[in-house]
Amino acid sequence: MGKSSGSDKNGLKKGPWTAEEDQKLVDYIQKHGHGKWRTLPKNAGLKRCGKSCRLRWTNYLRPDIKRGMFSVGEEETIVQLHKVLGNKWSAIAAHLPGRTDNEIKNYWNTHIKKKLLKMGIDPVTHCPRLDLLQLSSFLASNFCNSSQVNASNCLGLGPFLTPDFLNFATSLLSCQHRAQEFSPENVQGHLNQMLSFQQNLLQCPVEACTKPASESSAQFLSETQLLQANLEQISQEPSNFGWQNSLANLNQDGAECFQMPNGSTETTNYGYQYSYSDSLSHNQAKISNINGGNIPKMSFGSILSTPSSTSTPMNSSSTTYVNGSTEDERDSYCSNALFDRLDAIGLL
DNA sequence: AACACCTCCAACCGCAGTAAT
DNA sequence: GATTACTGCGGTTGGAGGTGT
Repeated sequence: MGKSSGSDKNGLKKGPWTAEEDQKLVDYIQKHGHGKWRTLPKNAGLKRCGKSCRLRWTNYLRPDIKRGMFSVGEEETIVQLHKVLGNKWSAIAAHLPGRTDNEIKNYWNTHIKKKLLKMGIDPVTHCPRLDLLQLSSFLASNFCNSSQVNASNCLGLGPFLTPDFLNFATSLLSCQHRAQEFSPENVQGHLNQMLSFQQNLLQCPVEACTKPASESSAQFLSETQLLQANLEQISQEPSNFGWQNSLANLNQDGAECFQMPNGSTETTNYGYQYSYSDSLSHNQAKISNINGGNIPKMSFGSILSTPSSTSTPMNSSSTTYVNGSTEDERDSYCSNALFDRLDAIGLL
């Protein structure tokens, strides 16, 4: 596993460590202690660079390392700390005895991030995913002149592009880039705008749209309602955006289930009140009234993309996409399809 | 069975901060 | 103060093993 084995230009070995190398390193450190990593490998009889030895020791051979699956408690702690600290893996690891920053980082990227996405939570901002609103904002910015309104209507989006909505979307986008300023006070303002926007949605003649547009309208509405649900939750729990929320406020209600390796089922929603699946099914019941019961089967997660996840409250470094393409491509497929449609009708 | 694709994670890389000279 | 060495950190890579066809 890991990087390719072999040697570098200095004759130092790279790649996976053998049991023999591990033993040499452990024996040496037990006798002489660690530190002076540059000279350590030579003294220990290892053909490795000091950096490689240090990493092997701190991430794998250290006696206080806790191996094995993360517990639900650890997982929730990671989520809560990440909400506050961002990708400060070493800082997060400091709160989890026996876990390394590398291990936590990997676990975040391979497990937790996916769960949050599934719940409709942006894993970078820890806010409800707003990328569809970004798309809408984009559409609005391209449909400002009257000659393009008809094209907008063809997509079933025209009725949504009201002044209220545009104002709301702009505000939310602004908040998304300033997550720490997402206070309960301004959330309430956005909520009011959302309610106004929803009234427009409910009054819009969905049946006048073409079939695909009608489907996207209903999907769009369900997502809007989910956003509203999450915003309500945020406004009711002001501590969600503060450090004081970190560990003390972990709660277990309204949980999303997942299977543990030992077969038992444990539950967590990382302290978020709404799971995506619950909200969607709830909202779909409402939407069926205006869409003739034809609820699109696509999931919320699948229609939204996440590359818009720009910065964390404390860390603006770029997002890591561990698996390169698969999950992200799936997530962005529907948005891409919409962009393709825009492109096809000459709006891009 | 064979192949292709996907997931996971150990290990690497480059940069930044700090200490020593 | 400048330079060098050391250490720590976050992002990224790529191969082993798993899964699907």
